[in-house]
Amino acid sequence: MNRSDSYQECFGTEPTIFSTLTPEELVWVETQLVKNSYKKGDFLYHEGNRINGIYFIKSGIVKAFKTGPDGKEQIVAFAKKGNITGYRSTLSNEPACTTAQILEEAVICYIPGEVIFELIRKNGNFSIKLLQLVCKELNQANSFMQDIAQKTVRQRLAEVLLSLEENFGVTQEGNLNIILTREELANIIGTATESVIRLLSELKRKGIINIDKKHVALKDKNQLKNIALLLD
Amino acid sequence: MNRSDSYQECFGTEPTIFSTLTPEELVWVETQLVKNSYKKGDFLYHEGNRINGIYFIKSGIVKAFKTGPDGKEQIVAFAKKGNITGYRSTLSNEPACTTAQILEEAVICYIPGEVIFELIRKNGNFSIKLLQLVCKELNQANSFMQDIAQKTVRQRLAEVLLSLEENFGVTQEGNLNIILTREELANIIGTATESVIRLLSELKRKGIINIDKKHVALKDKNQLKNIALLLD
DNA sequence: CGCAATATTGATTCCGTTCAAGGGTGGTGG
DNA sequence: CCACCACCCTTGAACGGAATCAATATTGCG
Repeated sequence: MNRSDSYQECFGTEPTIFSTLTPEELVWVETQLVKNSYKKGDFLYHEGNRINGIYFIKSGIVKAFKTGPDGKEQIVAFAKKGNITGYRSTLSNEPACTTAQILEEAVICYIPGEVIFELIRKNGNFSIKLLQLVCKELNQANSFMQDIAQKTVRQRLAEVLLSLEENFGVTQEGNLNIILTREELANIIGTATESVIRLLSELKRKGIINIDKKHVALKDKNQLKNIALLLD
Repeated sequence: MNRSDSYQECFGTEPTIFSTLTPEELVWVETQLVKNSYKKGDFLYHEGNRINGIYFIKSGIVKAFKTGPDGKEQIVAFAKKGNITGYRSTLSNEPACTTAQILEEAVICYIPGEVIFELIRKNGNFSIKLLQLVCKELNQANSFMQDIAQKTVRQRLAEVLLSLEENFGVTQEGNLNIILTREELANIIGTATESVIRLLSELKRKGIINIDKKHVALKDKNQLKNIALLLD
């Protein structure tokens, strides 16, 4: 794919950090980016590799995870339509600290690091939006540290299910709009796959959620909130 | 304390994010900041409160923690000489997501939010340094998420002890240059106070560390590294 | 000096992991 | 089209790490 092919509306109309760009900047950035399609399982980048640009998710879902010495993944973030990923390595000139892998067929625009740095230098509002974005992720990471440290697996599962619905919404049938294996769920929560399976079964048995294969629907969100807060 | 009192070299000569400022900016910022002294136990700000400026640590040590529903603290960061804290709330216009409390007598400069925003708009290098700083904290948070999720309390304790020495150095006697209660150590690691006590005793018995009251000295760092990596 | 905070040690319980074995599912290619 | 295989899911049993509870001991500050 060459750059002339990729000159087109990539950012859409919904608010993203690129909403802060001037029309001229926007046109310029669009000429500088490279669009690509990815299928489930593809890797965007690997932990430890240098990357020198950020990835804007036009559609699809990406998971970012760290791999432990024993090979166990810890999922630390998701990126969906309108999000960016890969900025940490780019901004800090350091190897990527996570691996990014496609969860759901995606179209992603790569924006070279020099373009990002130029925008930061030229456009204070862009810098601020970017800072706010990173701060938000930091907040989420801190909250999650606390959760893993202080809450039970049961509470964390309830919380993660609620946050997945909030983040990805539901299909017409009411199922979470993201498909995860039990193992991936465990790798978010920080537990064993078997524990997730047991707890999901329990929640289903109690009528709090519905499970059909990998499709999960939250039926009683109040109950889930109670569980997340240990009020049950 | 009025502002004319506080016009003076606050940032020192060692590299901080303010090293990116031009001489003029530096002079300006120095006129805008307010310096204050704090003693152990004082609070800089509380979780949930709005703060509208950042705190530059001239000397001393500050801990930032989140408080759980049951009152249990989770320490998420330390700030020492040359560091800043409080920037998340300021940048994002949101309530503080942590409480900051003085661990060791401190002198701290408050820099109003408008000043920071102005610097971001005017000085791209400052923006980049700030972004890099937040990214670094995000990396640390993610690593720690993985540690809590995948490692044993024993491994995490070893790791935290090593990182405390790396971060704060040692006294002439070889003790860690930061004083923490057993409970605070537990609140970093995400475990119970009793577990920390038992593990510290064990490490002492094995000659890997020394303990005298609250003073801890790392005697065999290689051994500690092995424990942190589960190679023992 | 005395009290409140911190530290220690032991006993017990339990949540969650690990190990093991078997069943289900979906995608691919013959 | 369907048979096969890799991957995923499920359930049970046993173990173990760490939490909790309880009862002192120690420390250090006012």
